[in-house]
Amino acid sequence: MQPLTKRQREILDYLQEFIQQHGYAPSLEEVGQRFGLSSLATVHKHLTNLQEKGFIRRSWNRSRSVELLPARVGQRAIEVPLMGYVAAGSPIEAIASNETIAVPEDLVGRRDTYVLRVKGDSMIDEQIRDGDFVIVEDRKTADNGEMVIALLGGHEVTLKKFYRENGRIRLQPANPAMQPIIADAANVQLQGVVVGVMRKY
Amino acid sequence: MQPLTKRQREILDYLQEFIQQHGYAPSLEEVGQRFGLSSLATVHKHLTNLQEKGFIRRSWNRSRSVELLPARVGQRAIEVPLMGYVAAGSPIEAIASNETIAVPEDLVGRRDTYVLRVKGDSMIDEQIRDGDFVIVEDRKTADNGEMVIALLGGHEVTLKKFYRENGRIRLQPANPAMQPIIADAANVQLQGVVVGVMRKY
DNA sequence: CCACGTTACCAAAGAAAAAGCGAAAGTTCA
DNA sequence: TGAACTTTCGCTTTTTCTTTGGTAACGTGG
Repeated sequence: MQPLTKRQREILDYLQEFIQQHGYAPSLEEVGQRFGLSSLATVHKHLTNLQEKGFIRRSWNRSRSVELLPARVGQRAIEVPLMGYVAAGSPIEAIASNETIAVPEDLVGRRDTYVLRVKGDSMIDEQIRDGDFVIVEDRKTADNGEMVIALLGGHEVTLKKFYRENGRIRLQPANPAMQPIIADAANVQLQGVVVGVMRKY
Repeated sequence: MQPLTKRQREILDYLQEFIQQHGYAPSLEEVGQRFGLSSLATVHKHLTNLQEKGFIRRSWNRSRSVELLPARVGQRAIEVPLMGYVAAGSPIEAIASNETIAVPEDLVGRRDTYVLRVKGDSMIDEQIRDGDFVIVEDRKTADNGEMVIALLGGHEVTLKKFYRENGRIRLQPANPAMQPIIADAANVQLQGVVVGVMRKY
């Protein structure tokens, strides 16, 4: 995408701010006002330039029809599916809906990634609390100490820390009130590894 | 989805509010009344426009048949500046660079928002650990119990929980090993309120 | 230093879209 | 059937966008 001039950048930033705040785009005059431009032609020219450079889109002759193109708003985020809830000791409650949630690009690995919402405080000592979103990378193996989503005996899904101990596997909750699970490798199937956390207040 | 004009946005907002409150949509006349429009034709036109732009749906000639379509409020992400580090007890180390980081849109409020990286474990009991990113909304006031970025005596910046106690202010760390700070309101200047957390493993 | 392309501006006219008005006709449903 | 609504028609006013025709400042390759 082509580089912007200083003025163009300022105007683009203003557009974004305005749209964010009002839910609709500013008119040419409002833009002009903001920057002390007395001629609409000037504003018009700027918008045309921004459009040519691929930062915005406009419908011809439509009022307030400026739209920001994705480069501005969300290029560096990735839409990943929100699959459901995990809690210690209970199966994933799959959310049927096709919900997705935006996740910053640098929280997402290369592979298939999805998001689960945490239920309960089983990982409280790892600073993951009830209601947090964990970003999970779909993997069948993990290293010791990684946080994993594991399927136990084909029916129970939990969020735990993973340790391999001479042939067996220990799934360790990060909550002193809860007991670790020790199981044969054959009974444990990894669903994925936690690569990030997001929380909203 | 096509952009809205000012009026269209106002009307859409009203529709949403009305439906939320009453459980059914307003009649054309009620909409007109709300906006001081004496002609139903005007209202009708607006609704038609909203429908064409894909924000609502109507059944032909049915009373109060307006439905809001999943106003995909852009589950996108927003690029916000990464300002620096906060730690309990030491000034913000401002990062001079113009780094930014992508944050899911629903973690960002309307106002100016930025991101700080947490240093130290002063908020460990609130499940915020060293290295986490906190999303901060630029605000000068806070409610009791909110997590804030506060400037103490003009030089020291910390991340603490905020409590107002008869004229004074208590800044409470969420770590039993650390002491709360009690100060005159005059000496405490709020920089912002934490609205979200992100962590990367 | 100059020609040239780019960016940034201004003023004003012309044109389309958006927003409104009133009245009348048509539907739906209890 | 009548009350409660929605559609439509013809027209006016307001708001916004587009265009035309210039001026001025700046940087770059010649």
